[in-house]
Amino acid sequence: MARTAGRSRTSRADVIQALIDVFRRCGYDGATLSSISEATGLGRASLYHHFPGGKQEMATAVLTDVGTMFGQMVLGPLRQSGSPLERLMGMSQGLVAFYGGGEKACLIGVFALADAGGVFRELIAQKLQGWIGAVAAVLEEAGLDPALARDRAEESAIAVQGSLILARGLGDGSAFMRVVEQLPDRLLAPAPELSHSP
Amino acid sequence: MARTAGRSRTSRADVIQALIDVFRRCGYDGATLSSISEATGLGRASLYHHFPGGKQEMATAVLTDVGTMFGQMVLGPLRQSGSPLERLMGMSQGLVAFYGGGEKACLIGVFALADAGGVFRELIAQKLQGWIGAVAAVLEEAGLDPALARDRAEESAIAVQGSLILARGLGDGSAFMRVVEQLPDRLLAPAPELSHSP
DNA sequence: TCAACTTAATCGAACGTTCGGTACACAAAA
DNA sequence: TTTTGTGTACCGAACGTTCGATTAAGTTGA
Repeated sequence: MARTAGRSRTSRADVIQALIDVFRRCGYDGATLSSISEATGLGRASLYHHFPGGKQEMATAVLTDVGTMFGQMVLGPLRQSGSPLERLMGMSQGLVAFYGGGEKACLIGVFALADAGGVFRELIAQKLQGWIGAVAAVLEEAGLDPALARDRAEESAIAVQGSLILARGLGDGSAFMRVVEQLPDRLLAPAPELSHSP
Repeated sequence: MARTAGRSRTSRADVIQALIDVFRRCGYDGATLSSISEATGLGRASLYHHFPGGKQEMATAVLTDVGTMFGQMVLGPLRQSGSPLERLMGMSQGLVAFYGGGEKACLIGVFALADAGGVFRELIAQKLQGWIGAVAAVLEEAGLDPALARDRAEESAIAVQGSLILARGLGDGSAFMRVVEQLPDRLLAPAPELSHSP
């Protein structure tokens, strides 16, 4: 017995958390093995013991782990019981926690903008589609037209990604907080009338 | 006579345009001198002749040049005569042209998310504030409360940056086009009633 | 029980490559 | 000639990656 999670001093979860921080701050190209080694407290060889695929495998591991976390904190509330509004408000809470009130950059956004080789393109598209689809499902359930629900769901991703860039660029997360707080009402708002095509 | 843009085969404007493309695709860290040399058709020595400050000066030149272009194509219509709605629609047209319908990434966004050393932070914040301020001025002129105008103006930057990330991440610029098209009406919409605090 | 073997995990040193940047000679305008 | 631009060759530093060796914790079998 006492099958205690291997015999490592630093658990894999700790390592990945450090990796997340580094990739968030520096992006893929900006994250060097030196900085990764320093952040994880692991030597270069140890890193390659845990991730034989090297830097690319580290980034993949980070993306999937972050995806899991996102699924729990943000997508989780969408699948709970309650009214659509309540569930979307749960998502908003999750977003605030997940992005640290705007202080933490989004790895999906970082990798989407600087993925020169396109190695992570498919993974990124999949994560984005998953989020958008989950929101759209709730909006459809709330009675919105499927096409409108999809557009609105895309808006949630747009608003979050955009406000995170603003938070990073202006060094101020207040816009992110405001956007996330207004998000549920905005998503559930009645369809606007077509104003400029009478 | 024939004062034709210097005596070089490739004019400085052409060089900078190539630089813009490279930095847009690869980000700062991802853009290597080799790729820059290939994209511009200039050898290392020539690049350092034009930009003695090296890669960082190239990036700064790109940022200021793009800023100028943005001022002409996007901010320009905001300063023309006409109703606020007309001017904002002019901005939307400018945005579509400037970002190539969503195909071209935003250098401000790219640098904001992956500026590890923080070298361009101030420049980025300045560009963002300039844009937001210009939009806010039009919205105030349209009768919006200054605080609301500022928030709405931030929303325009958020929507554009976010939809550009989506365009890049999903390989589909339709969300960007939709967002930009709806932007003027959205910015000028009457202030919403506070719904959840009766 | 306890030596022998295996395995997971760690490390620093070094690998070959590529990085950003320089030195310099040469060619073409001015 | 002087100025201006370019190509070639090169630099030290840093890159991502691999190597050889070490440690410590099981596991095995006499």
